[in-house]
Amino acid sequence: MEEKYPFHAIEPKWQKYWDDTGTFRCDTRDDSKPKFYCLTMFPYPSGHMHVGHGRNYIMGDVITRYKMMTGYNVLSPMGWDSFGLPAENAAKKFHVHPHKWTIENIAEMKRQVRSWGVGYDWDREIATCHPDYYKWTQWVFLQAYKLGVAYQKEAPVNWCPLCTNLANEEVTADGHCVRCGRPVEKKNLKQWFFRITQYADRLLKDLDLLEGWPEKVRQMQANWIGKSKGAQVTFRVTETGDECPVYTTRPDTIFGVTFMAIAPDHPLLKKLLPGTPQEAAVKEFTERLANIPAAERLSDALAKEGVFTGFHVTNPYNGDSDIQLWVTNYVVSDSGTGIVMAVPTHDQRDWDFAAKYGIPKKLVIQNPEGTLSPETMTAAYVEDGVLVNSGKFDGMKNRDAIQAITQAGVDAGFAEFTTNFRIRDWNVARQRYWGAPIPIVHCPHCGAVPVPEDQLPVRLPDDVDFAADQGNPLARHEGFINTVCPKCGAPAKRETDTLAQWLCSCWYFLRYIDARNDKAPFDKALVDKWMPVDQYIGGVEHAVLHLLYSRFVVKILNDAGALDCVEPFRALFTQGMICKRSEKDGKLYKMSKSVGNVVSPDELIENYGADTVRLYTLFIGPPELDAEWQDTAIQGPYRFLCRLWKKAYEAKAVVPAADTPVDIAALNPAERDLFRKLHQTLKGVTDSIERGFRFNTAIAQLMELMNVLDKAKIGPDSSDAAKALLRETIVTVARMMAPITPHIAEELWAEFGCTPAGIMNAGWPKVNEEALREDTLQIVLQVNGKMRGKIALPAGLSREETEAAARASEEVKRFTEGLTVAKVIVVPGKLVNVVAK
RNA sequence: GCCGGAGUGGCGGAACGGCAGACGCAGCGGACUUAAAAUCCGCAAUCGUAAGAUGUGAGGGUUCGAGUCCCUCCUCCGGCACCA
Repeated sequence: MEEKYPFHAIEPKWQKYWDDTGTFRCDTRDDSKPKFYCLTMFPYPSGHMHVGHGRNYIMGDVITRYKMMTGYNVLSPMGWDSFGLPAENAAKKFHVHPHKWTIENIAEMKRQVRSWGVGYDWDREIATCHPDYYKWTQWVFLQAYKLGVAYQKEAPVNWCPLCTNLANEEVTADGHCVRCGRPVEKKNLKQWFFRITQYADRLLKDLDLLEGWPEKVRQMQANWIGKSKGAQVTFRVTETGDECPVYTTRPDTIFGVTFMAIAPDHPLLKKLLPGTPQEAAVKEFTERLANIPAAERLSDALAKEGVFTGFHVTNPYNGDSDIQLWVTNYVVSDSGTGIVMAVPTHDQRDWDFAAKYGIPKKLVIQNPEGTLSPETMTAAYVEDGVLVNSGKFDGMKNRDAIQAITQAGVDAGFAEFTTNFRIRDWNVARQRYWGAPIPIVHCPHCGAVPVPEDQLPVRLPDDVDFAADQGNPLARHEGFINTVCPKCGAPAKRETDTLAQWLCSCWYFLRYIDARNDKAPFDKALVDKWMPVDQYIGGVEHAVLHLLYSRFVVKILNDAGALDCVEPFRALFTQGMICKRSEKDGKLYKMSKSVGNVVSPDELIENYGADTVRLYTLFIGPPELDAEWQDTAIQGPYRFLCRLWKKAYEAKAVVPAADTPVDIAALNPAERDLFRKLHQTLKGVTDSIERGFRFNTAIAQLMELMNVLDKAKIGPDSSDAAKALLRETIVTVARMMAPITPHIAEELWAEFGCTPAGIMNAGWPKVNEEALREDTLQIVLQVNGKMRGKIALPAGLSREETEAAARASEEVKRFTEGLTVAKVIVVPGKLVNVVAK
């Protein structure tokens, strides 16, 4: 054994050992151990990894190794989300084929992820851009098509000048592209959609099944789905009798409607307005609105504006035929019915609008004091109260009236109970080359015809022309486009849109289970056995993209009968991002190339070793929170490993060659403390990992143990019991650290001649209860709740004995002098609090 | 506005209602060294010479005892939103 910590020599050695012995190769058909599917979100192969990516894979590796040591058959696979825009942009910019660019990036990133010592079953490696994989992505599309979930429609889509059309989930709240940050416009296009709206209720309800998910992510998905319950009430245009349906969550205020607000692009306007005196004014207003960029239109600052249509509507509840119909800028057409009933007295937006344009106000909910009147009010009253001016509902509590008023409308035939969702159907098509072709043929006779499953994959041609800077290269590839209709055999054209990369990454966890199956996407029995994923690890930025889409696709496949599970991920851990201060402005930013604050693992691994990088990454802070990478702070973990190595080196010369039971009676007090601390640490480390993957505190405890080991000063002159203890300490520390710093752990395990070979086969150590026993306890003394000192007492004293000893102590005497003791609280073995006045 | 999370030393952060600041970084002192680095030993919340007092965003409350539980509020982060 070398004297200095030889990370350069040992790390490649053990990495090779894990490969050679198949440590991470998973036999999915082995039923002798319980299964554990540990999955980290697979990366997009953008080129190089930084230490922020590493946090994800390192945490997954610790969990994988810990679960292996605690007796599970662990599946830990890895792959590449390798379709997508950056490869296509690289092709245009550097004149390199996206396939070549992608494959080279994968090779580089694979090298990096292996250099961290992260263990995967590489036999299951997948890349979504390989025909062997995307063949089955196309199959997934066809299942959706068969169920009627995939459909085409002409619709306004979110259009990014660089990334083409986007799903709603890819547009930020302020109207920018999540990928490239450009402003998003609306464009009318015929597109392939997935009917996620049909699954909205199930996706919402099943969030309750996901107990192992962070509350935050469940909330985000619930927000995104955006279910609201209310009523749809049909008003009628007074002048023409046209239906004018509104959706409202507040039917209790319906007698207070004084105007109606309609979205500028609502179809009803096209019917009503032509030829009326108001036509020009409305048109001018609508055009002006259309020219405001989305980002600005959505900002809070935008003032409420509108223009009167000249028409009125009639309230079916009270026959009020004088309700003005206004086109406004604060109603959107794709939510509800695109028409909103406005009640100025009980909605602040309606209040503002009515005030601006002098529209009447009518009070329908009175406050408990009975003091409200439209003449004296200065803002909308949005609290609860009792109905007034509401016909037969007067006097009813407004909460109760919601149900009663809707029911009355239902009975009369002009209202219905409805549920509204915010979520919109998912646009899965992209006008790009580097994706899985949508397996559809457009036939002049038969329309859109799905490619039969036995003709998959629809291959992406290699010989495409990226030179022109316009449009999808596939759409210009005659050899690809021209085909025959699978149904009637007539000449036909292939669909030239490709599938969004999100769809490729929605089912990859199923493919890993049976990655080399060339007959089917996966074997159903195997997937039923291995799903759901037991632990999924990744970034929270996928909360409403990948994580929602994956849940959706699993439900589709469940409906198609392809698998039994209804939810893909039993437990989800969203790790925090690694940030670094920018040298330019001193602010913290997520690591990224554009900010220029990335830290490459390569140099660090060269200088300190992979184990140190792993240790620092895990020690940096609570794993679920963002953390700041500080270049100097890596010293601590490095010093710790050097110290551990040195201790082991010194120990090797004195300890017995094999494990020997520790004779506890023969230990001196410092050694006894070490023995206790060792097993306390084992208990604590296990607990830290089990309860929320708190690796930072697990490592802190190991560092404490090392400090106590120093104090015990066990050397050549120590007793045999102490030497046995020293051996047990080093070997147990190696086992506890095996998931965290696997290379040094393996090396120490081997150096100390431990069996079985390979520390991953060693099992997780067991706590020795006898070692934990304490003979003397430090009892905290409090007077009136304030800490005043401590006394050492033998363990096992009764409540009375403890109290007597405490009251006899100097500290208690001193601080109770001149006071009468009113009460004494005794927490046996811990604390005595004397209450005195 | 609604929902979720978080506020603790110079910094990252510990603390299942019971010793606030574990562990680490940076810092200070000492040993070793011609010297430096590395290493080892020690000191470190604030005020105070000390006894002690004050301290976990602010203010109340519950409790023998509150960073932790309850109420009100402030700030920051994340999600949703002129959503009817």
